[in-house]
Amino acid sequence: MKVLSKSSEYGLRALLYMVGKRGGEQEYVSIREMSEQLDISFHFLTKILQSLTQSNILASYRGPSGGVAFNIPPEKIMLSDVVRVLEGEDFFDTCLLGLPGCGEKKPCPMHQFWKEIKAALKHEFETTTLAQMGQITLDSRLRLMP
Amino acid sequence: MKVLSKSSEYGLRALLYMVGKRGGEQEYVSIREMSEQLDISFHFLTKILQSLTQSNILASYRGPSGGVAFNIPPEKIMLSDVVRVLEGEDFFDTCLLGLPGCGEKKPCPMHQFWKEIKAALKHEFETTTLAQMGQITLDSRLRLMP
DNA sequence: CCTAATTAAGAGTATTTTATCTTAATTAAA
DNA sequence: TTTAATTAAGATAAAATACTCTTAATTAGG
Repeated sequence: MKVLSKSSEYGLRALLYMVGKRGGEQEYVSIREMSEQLDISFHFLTKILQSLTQSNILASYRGPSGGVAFNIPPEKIMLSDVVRVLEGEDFFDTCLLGLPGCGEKKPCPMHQFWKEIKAALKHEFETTTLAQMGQITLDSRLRLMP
Repeated sequence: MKVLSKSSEYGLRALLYMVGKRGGEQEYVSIREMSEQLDISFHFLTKILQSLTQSNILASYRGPSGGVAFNIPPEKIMLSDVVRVLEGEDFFDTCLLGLPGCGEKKPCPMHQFWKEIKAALKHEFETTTLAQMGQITLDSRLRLMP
């Protein structure tokens, strides 16, 4: 079950890495460093983070000791903000059977069932911050939602 | 958010179509007919249903008035049975960030969160039958395609 | 100013997924 | 027995996704 594209997987992993590095003084985190530490293609990661920069979640700086930094504190960045940029606006609004006309008016046989799952997923993504997720890395026994 | 491959989407739609046709007399349902009614590539659908035949969910018959039929009553076929065949055994056991080592011992930052969503999905798929899903189609008097 | 280190941008390539095409095997009916 | 209607199986092609490469722009530091 692959829910996120590689772009989102890599993007989220990089953002969580950045959350982990905060507290240190370095404002900008090098994309090269992240690509090496996380074993992600440098050029591919660059492109992914570029789109997060263009949507103002990150800020970037070129030249020596440049890199990317949060443009918004990660306490205020929801997982949904990230996936909406990397996967598209309609991420939480798909039909399980891929039927274009499916919706409340014309539900497919999976609709009610899938709707509930999607709502739970959406709720989690919309109420969980990058900072919270990053925290789990440090304290991996934390449980998030009811 | 694309959870199922096209193979699963098409396979499920065909199976639900077959559930809808039961009660009529025809034992075998023609793949050609389904491909036309559901607007799915005939050859592609044939391959998908072949793998359901090979895993004994369906039975097939060649020659005029041949086709595929349920080998097990759809009241006993769980959605999970179908997706396990069409998506692979590990369908409900993936990491949201795509990390190969992720698990209870070495959870990624998304693990606990994702685990709960997966469990809900798995539970629904494992407790819902094709017949139940098909019933919804009949109840709401809908056709599958827009 | 010059050089090296970095991100930006876009073209190009590879891999995977999805779809099509071709041929073979099976079966019912004329 | 011949023909047409079907599924089976595998090769091929197209499209989408994932990844790589090249060049340009920016910036710090010598």
